[in-house]
Amino acid sequence: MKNLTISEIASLANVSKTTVSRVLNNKPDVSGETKERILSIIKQYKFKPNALATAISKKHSKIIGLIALQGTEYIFINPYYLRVLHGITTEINKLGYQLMFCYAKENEYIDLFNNYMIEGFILLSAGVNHMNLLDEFYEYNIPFVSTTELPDNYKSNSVDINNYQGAKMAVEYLLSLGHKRIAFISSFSSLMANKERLKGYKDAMKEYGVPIDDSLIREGTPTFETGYKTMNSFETLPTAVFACSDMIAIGAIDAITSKGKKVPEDVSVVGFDDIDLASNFGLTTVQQPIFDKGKNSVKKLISLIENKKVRVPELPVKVVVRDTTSKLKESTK
Amino acid sequence: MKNLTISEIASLANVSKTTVSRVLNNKPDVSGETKERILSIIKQYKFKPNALATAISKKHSKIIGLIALQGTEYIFINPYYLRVLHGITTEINKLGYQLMFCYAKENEYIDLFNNYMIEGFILLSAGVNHMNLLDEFYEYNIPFVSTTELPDNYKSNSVDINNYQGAKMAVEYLLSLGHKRIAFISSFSSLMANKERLKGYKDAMKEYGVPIDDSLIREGTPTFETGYKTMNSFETLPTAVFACSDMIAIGAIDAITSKGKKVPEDVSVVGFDDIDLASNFGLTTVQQPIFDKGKNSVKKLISLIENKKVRVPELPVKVVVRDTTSKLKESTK
DNA sequence: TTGTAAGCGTTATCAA
DNA sequence: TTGATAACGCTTACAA
Repeated sequence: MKNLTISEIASLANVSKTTVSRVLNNKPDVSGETKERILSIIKQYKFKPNALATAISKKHSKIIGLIALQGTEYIFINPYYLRVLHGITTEINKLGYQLMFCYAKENEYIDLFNNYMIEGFILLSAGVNHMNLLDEFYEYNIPFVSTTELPDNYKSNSVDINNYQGAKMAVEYLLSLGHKRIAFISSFSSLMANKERLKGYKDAMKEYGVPIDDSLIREGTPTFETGYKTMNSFETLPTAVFACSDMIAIGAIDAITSKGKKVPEDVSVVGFDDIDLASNFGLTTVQQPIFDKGKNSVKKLISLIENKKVRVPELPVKVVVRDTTSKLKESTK
Repeated sequence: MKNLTISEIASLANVSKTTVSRVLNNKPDVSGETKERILSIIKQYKFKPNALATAISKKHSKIIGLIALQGTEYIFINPYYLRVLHGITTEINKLGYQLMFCYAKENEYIDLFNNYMIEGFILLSAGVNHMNLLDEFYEYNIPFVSTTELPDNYKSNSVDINNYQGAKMAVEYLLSLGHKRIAFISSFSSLMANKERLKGYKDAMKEYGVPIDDSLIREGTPTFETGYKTMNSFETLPTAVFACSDMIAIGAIDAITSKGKKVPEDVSVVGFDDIDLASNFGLTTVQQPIFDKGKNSVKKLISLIENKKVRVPELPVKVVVRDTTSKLKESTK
């Protein structure tokens, strides 16, 4: 049973397709009687208008593009992004839009925008190294929202937690446990979120009067490997680690224990994100509402697209204390 | 700078839009000279035809739909699926198609197919509980490919490894190490892949003359929790575990070690998939080429769509021995 | 080799 | 309240 067209519905109902279109779009000027008749036929034949035809006619497609910057090889490996994605798809579906995966080169996004009449983009992991792209989007008047903090001039185009605050709270917690040699392991340092977290780290250290040791500040990617290798690269282990990603933290823990040391007795470890594995492994971490972040990015983007003022509140962040942090041992003070 | 239309290009080149269309579609009957002229204008203005208009005109959209069956809450949590997805997006991009995330209710896929002129679907995690849907696809002549084994009548609609063989090899390996009390922990038992793996498990046991103990055969979801809880539910631990997912294996290991037992000294553990975490944790596992599975699903689907005979070979599977398996201790024989 | 005109399935304009 | 008719941006008969 093939899908009917609006014209076929029209002749079945003995009206013009204009009238059917009016009914489909809930226009006021249709008599109650004809409206009922048309609706019942639409229902009977399970008619749904062709969305692509509607798109070229109405000039918008209800398609939203998803862009994974920062190298899909890293994005497509981290459960964190899966969770974001889940939030995105859930909300998109709810609001009647569709999500198109734009896996393309940076110079092709604008073409995709035009060709497929994409209405706006959601950016995963946009960093300061992508500002040219954002400027281009801005210039072409292309709506976009980033799921991670952006520099000030694009602040309103992102949904994110307060990364500065999250990191500061975590490091303060470690400091309150007596730690002073606290390592900071960043994932992509080009992400504003990580820059803010580094600030939070430094400010917390300053507040506690602990001098900052640059050799304890490292960066890599949000992966197990980064955590593992970074920990192995220390000549003398720090007494605590604040990692910008749970995956890094898990890798760090593995490195520590395979050296014969114990977590948290010898080294305390704090992660960031609170992915499922974090609770599985009892990892102390900075929890952010990842799923809601995905949902909110859609809400914000669609409000930009439809020019509605929707208030998307900043999401909360908090430290979840589990089993990988403890007071500094007297002996190592 | 807005996107031009084919008519505008046509007048810039002093030809009809038909001729421009011919050039765009590489039709033969255009003189070399006009072709050059049109091409240079297309290039100059960076013109790309509107894909949606092309779609309704040509009757195909170059859009492929992605369907996550079996509950997105499980799909969107497992790095395995991310890796599949990565393969899918990579190949789709290469072949000039687009991927649309169809996050919808089961009865809405056909509508989406019609509305957005989707050309076919890639199914993640289709199980025997989805045969109605597949039958419907078949009936409506909707191309689809599953990234996991399907029952015999739809065998050719899937790209998968030989799950039976993979499981059999793994269990044979455990048996060769002297193990007899080998637990089998399945993820969704509705997946053909897992049914086949169970068969492989049973056949290997039979070959070694080891009686099958049904209390050692368990099922759950492809998650850490399933592994963790299942291991905790045994009154006396088995000496070896074969898990149908690395995530399950990792959860199982965590449960074992938190009981004060050691892996592999007390219990050997084998996983399935070989996700990144598996190598990170030194997990012995059944390796399948996940990324290639994603790629091949696209190849196969597009060959169905375009009616080309493309040979998509079965992917290889092998046991990767790492640090979570060892010979059965004499004491526990 | 090129162009005219109709067609794809919608919506929008304007008149009746 | 309704319906012709044009329009959206493209492809495709059919003619020239």
